[in-house]
Amino acid sequence: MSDKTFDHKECGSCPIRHRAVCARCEADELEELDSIKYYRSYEAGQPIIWSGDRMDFVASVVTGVASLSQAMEDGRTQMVGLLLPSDFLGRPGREFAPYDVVAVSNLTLCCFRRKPFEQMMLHTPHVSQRLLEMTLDELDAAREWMLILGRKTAREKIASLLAIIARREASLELTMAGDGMSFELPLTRESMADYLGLTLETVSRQISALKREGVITLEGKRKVIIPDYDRLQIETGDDTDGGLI
Amino acid sequence: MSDKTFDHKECGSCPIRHRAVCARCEADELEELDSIKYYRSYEAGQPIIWSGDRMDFVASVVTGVASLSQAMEDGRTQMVGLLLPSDFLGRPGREFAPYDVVAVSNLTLCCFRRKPFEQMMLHTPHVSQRLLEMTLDELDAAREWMLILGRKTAREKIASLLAIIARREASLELTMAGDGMSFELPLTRESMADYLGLTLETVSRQISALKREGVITLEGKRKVIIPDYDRLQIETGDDTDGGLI
DNA sequence: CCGGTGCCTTGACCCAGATCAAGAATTGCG
DNA sequence: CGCAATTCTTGATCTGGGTCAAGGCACCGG
Repeated sequence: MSDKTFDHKECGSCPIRHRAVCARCEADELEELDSIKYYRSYEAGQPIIWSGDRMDFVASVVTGVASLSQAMEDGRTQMVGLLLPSDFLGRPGREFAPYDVVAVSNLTLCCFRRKPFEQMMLHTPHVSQRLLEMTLDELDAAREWMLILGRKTAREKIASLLAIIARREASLELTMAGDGMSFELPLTRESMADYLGLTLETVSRQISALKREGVITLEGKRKVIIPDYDRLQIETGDDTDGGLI
Repeated sequence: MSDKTFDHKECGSCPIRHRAVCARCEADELEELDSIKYYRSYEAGQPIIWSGDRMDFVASVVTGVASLSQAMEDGRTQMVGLLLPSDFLGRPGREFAPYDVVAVSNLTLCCFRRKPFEQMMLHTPHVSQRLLEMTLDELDAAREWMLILGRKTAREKIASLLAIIARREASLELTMAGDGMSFELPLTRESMADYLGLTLETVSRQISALKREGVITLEGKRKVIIPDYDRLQIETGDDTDGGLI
């Protein structure tokens, strides 16, 4: 999404300082992390890791979006994770990657060498506590996603995805005016299909339908405007309470 | 599955002592846990918690099977977690349950009062380290499940579920002879359908088809015999490597 | 200016799995 | 023992979304 390079490579000015795995670290702990960290950038569409590759690092997403996905031999693909800024990539103690990781947009990672990071986890509860919290959140997200995959119709799936992205945008940037929030879709039709367990044709048809019926408005192919969030929420099939945040 | 009551209520003789959240605890830590724990039993089919209920405890499954599921207002239901012995129920720091929890078979929980458990986590890294490990494993399982829900055919879904259960049985009890493993299905056709995002009719038909073709054998409706695990594995659509454990 | 390449849309047709419906098998209880 | 109540199986039919195919649109490099 944002192409602006992140060049202030010290934690103090890091945009994800207070949400990432290092959120709870004190100055001395940050210093220790600093000594094992390095940055890497990827362009939109580039692969980061293939399933089965050795992984000698773990990382935080600083800017951009990455996807985790699983592929079957015959080519069927299911996205199983979407990593946004501050999300964590990799698993301490794991040597080989179980998923394909791809940069969906231009991406910057803050990487930590795995071995020293694992060492640090043993004596730095602030890191492992925060990682536990983040992992529990991801598990909740995965479970919400399972309901979408297993039981929702194509239309509900699309509406759910748009609502999820809209909510995240709203919680980060404050693009949200009382009426009408809008955002740039970070995903292609094909990635949305992989996310939702659909084909790209079905994604396209359902987006057209939602547009035709005025649930959303498009500006170009990627910019989405939600004139009435509650209306969209109804289309997701979820409880109507809204449940903000 | 097993109805035998668990009556030796001290950790030393606990059947899940070395796999549960307390696996890494020392004697003194066990003692602390002991002071905040109590057992509860449920009969097969009984609800344990409804989504939205206040939860004043977290727990380990000692014996039996429980399910986590999400329901939509119109009745569609998706199972999002299956808790087996040693699995952990609840989330430290969370006051209200986000899922319905049901005892699938007769069930015994080792419950910990939530507040003191949270306190303990702050100064007992052994507990939080183990919980992190378990949560990461659950996240991996959820992601494997997402591939099943999003991209597999009904037949592949059934084969995958049977393979998952067979593998777990094999890793616990050693019912596995070189040729032919067998187990009692802990789930009804309807629960399997909720697990896999299918209808119970489709589950029944696909099980019949696998039986007709000799991939599995049934003894009654619940006892399943797998004469050739590799054959079953092929039907799952996954890589043929097998990947034991 | 033109052809190429991604990405997206739309139409026509088809099929896996849902839905509707009717029993069969098993269990439990008065 | 008979008669519910569950749970499961099987058949007939319908349909949402997949598949196949044909363009449209925007951007790029030559």
